[in-house]
Amino acid sequence: MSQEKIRNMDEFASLCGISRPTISKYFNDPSSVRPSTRGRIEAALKEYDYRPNIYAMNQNRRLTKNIGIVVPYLADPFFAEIARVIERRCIDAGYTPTLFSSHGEQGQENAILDTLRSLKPAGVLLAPLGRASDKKHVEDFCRDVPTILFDSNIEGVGAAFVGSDNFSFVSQTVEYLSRTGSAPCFFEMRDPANPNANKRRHAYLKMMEKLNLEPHLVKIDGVGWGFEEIGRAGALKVLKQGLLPTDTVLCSNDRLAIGFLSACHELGIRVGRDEGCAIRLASHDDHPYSRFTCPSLTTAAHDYEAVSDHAVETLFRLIEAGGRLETREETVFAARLIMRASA
Amino acid sequence: MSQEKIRNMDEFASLCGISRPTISKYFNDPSSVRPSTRGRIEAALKEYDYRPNIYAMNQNRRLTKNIGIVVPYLADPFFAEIARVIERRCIDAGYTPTLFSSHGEQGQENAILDTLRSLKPAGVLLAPLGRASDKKHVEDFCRDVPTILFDSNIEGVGAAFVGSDNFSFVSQTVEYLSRTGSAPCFFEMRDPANPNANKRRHAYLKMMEKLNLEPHLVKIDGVGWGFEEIGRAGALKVLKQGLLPTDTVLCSNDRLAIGFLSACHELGIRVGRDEGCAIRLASHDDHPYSRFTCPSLTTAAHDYEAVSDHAVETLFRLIEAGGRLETREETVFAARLIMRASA
DNA sequence: ATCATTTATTTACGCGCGTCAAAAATAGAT
DNA sequence: ATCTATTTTTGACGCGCGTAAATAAATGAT
Repeated sequence: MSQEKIRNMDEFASLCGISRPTISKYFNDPSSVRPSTRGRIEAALKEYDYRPNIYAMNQNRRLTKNIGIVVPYLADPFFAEIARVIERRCIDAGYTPTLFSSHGEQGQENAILDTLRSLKPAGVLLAPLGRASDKKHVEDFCRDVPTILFDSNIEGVGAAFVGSDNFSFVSQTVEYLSRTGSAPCFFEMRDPANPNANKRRHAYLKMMEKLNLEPHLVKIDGVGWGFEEIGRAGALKVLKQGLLPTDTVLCSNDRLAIGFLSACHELGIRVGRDEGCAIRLASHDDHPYSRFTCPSLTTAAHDYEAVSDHAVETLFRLIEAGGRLETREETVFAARLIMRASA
Repeated sequence: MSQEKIRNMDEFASLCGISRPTISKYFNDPSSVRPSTRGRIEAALKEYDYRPNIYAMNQNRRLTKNIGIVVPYLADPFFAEIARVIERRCIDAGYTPTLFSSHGEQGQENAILDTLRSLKPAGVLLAPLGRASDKKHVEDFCRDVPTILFDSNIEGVGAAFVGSDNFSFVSQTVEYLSRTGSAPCFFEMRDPANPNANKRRHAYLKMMEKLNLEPHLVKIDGVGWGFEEIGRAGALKVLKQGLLPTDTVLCSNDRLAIGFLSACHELGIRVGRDEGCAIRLASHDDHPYSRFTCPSLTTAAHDYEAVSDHAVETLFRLIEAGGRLETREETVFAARLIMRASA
């Protein structure tokens, strides 16, 4: 590796004896130049270690190779995990992903979208806050920037939505629980921030009706994204006051269930399907920690891979199609029931 | 808000009746123009919603307003949390932070540093992988880009290091555990990726010597960043084979402890300081989930705020000083013992 | 060897903004 | 009203690269 520092593409071009426009073409798409030329460029690249100035590149390109990834709450390992997979796919496809977290705040989400707009990204993968989103702001953004929504849907917004089939989640857990013991009540936040929560409640009610069982909704108070603490406080209250209508509980999501388990332990209530357990508990998401809770959580798992892959593939299609899709696509993937110790 | 779309700074300048160089100056530092001028610009800004092209801006500025934040493993909520706080501080100071995760892989860390280099950031806050880092690569990077290391240190690399005082962590837990019951053994990975782990082991050995107690290291196998699973598998093995030398266990970090708790529950071993508990367990970090484990974890907490604040402040000082500090600073903050149910 | 086709070169302009120097305008004090 | 210090304007150049059109060279099949 030669030590000379190359200032710009002109210099690099003369150093490898190729004209600048050809070099420019190469960086835009290495396969667009003749193999022999490409070889010479790549040899010189190893020799001299030159990288084009991304600011100058992006200023003049109508579309950059940037992809924005926005998640509502990165402190939730579920989102961290899905972001990781998506990131990988984007890099492999030659894009430059940038990760943003709204941290559960509308102001942050709006600010991120504004920032993204000026980054002129080729496309954006957005998991919106949901109920807390500034719908108009998101809508305006999606009109200007090719965007795929994932995780939680906003009707009619964005070029497509990729997520999980909430009915598939809930139907499997409800069916399993009621088949193997008493039917579950549904434990959830009174005012859920995430639209999936509402769909899951509806799915629960529908399933219970279908199975000819009496539904019980246990709604707990709390706002924000600290679901574990909300679940814990809610469970403590419900358990102390003996308000739990059944000995089988289905939580809307794993993070609430983690809080529920914490409350049970605090009160000396044993959870699980074994003899001597007072409560069976199940939930949804297959949160990365759900297999380490005590007891480990019976839950319905997202098809992480499928959601990530399909979201990314749809975005690439969208980009190649010039930012518009024929019709707005909605794709949801089924859940996989994971039986562990809690129910 | 007028609907006309402004193409560039020239257009915006004429629209608010101020010359372009003054507008440019304003965007560089709003306080550098006369208050009356600033008022007129900001009024026009609300009227017309113009944002300068960041690519054109950054191309010509020798130093951008970008700040890179690199963490080793974002799926660990500890890092997600600290990243969130740091991000906030940077935004408030008028910078544009970008978050990267190495995902536990050297290749990723190197790639991130390369990307960051071409982003010409004003500064970088880097929590390196540790033992898995390509030391030379990190060193080269730090020579060229103003960088503060945090969380885990690499001797002599970067302009400063900000982290936690591992001795403070371990001395408090060891002292507490041995005062309130039998002395702890130290449960850790055989080959820890993080340098803090080594410091904690040394601190444990030193404290035990000081207290005139016999130290016991329990080293478990496993590689990578899936600490919970490593802790669980290791604990299962140790517990099944009856190799635990004491009834009090001090884990190197909370994530191992989460795995340990999971193993105990699986084996029907009760953990806690109550009557009827076979094992007391404590650890370090005050992981966001440690208060929700069953039982809740007694642990030593990082001073998140102090570490984040001081890291960011040091970076700002470094930036203002033109990228060089007189001497390399190392600052570590003490831990706070948090007594919960597990010990 | 010839010709059609693909690929590379030459030349030149433009992108949006940073920045500089000299000139003009403004503000605040006397 | 006058002067000085500060701020703004004018005019102009450069940054590093995308991109376009015309030309030249290389390729590959006949």
